[in-house]
Amino acid sequence: MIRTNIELLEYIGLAANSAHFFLKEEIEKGQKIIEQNRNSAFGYIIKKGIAKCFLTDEGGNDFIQEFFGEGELFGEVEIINNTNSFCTIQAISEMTVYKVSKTNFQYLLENDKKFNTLIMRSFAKKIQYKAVRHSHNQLHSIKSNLNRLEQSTLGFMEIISKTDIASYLGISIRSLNRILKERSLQAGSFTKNKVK
Amino acid sequence: MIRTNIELLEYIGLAANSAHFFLKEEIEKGQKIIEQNRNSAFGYIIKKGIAKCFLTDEGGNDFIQEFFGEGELFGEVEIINNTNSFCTIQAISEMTVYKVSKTNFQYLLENDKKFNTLIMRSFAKKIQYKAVRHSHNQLHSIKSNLNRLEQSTLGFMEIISKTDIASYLGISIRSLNRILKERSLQAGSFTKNKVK
DNA sequence: TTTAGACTGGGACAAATGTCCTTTTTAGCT
DNA sequence: AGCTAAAAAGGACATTTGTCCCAGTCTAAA
Repeated sequence: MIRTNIELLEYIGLAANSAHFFLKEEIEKGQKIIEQNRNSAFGYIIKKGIAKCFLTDEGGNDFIQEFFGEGELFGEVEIINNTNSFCTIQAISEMTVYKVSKTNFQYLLENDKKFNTLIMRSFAKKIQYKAVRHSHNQLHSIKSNLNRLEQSTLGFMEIISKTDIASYLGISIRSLNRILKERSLQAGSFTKNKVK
Repeated sequence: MIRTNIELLEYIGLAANSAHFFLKEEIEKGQKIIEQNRNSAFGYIIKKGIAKCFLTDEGGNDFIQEFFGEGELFGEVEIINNTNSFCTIQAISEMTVYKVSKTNFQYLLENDKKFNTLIMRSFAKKIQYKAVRHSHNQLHSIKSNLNRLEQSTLGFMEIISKTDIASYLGISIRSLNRILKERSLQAGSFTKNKVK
């Protein structure tokens, strides 16, 4: 699912002094904005484009947590926990982001009630989302998880690469291909002019 | 892993007016404090005892998100999102909890800077924890996940029932038993006086 | 056009996990 | 101690998923 947070984006558009706190930055496709285990001095909010958020384990395998779209916030957990980043954020399209320094982020949290509320809500949504997703992933088959994913965002399969979809579902590409094949065959049995 | 939040518990112990906002309540083993899809009017902080936090899917299968111990907070996500509960919280031992009404929770968030900060931190920790756990669960074998779980909390296997451990790992009891057996046999091959 | 290298899909088999059901163990009762 | 019902463990088999590897396809340089 591609996560968004429109109310946060609107806040930045409207807030007084916004341009002072939130610096616009262009990101090119493939660029890593935050890297796992590194220190990051900024929080980011997406104005345009899509990024993937993933963790890499000891063996070098990636697991994608979420896809981030318009308005999504990242880097904030590290600012509040005062830790290195626990994930990598990488652009999968060209992007425009607003970046806000750690100091300013903390300042806004303390002094801007609206901002504080928006961050709270963003956290609460992330927690609920993660809980439901993990639960669903564990309790259902790959096929069911894939269906759910497709229905969550229109045109998902066209936007996101197969490799990334597999990493999001926590499965091998082979398994993903198998499901896709299986499904196309089933579709064929209901269709007259199945090709090949 | 049994999650705790000692600084939050300490805050309640020390805060002025604490007794006005946080009402102590005794919970018996097995009691459901919050139920999935129901409206809950309170946030809770654990003073003593352990609870499990789980989601139940359409098919009636449970997936345990976390085990909650001293200081853990729950019900807060629903207060902030203003939604029904997305999980069930059930005591797996006798418990003592502090409960705080939705209204008071919101009041404290807005007017008590210390409380606000503690909730922020609690959220940030939960998000990080969930990300790491989901990632590990997906990328590793049952055996590896079980080992990780045991090492996280001393005496885990004695405190938590097998059924709950299986639900936490998102596997069937059969699979859990299989791993346990396998491991005991391996241990045996290094031991002289293996019984039976 | 040809060809080396990279990328993609899929076959064959192995390993992990789930389902179903039987056996064993436990605990309570008489 | 002996009996029975309930709980826990485990055997056998089916299904799912992963691993390894090969064949087909595409791309770009010569």
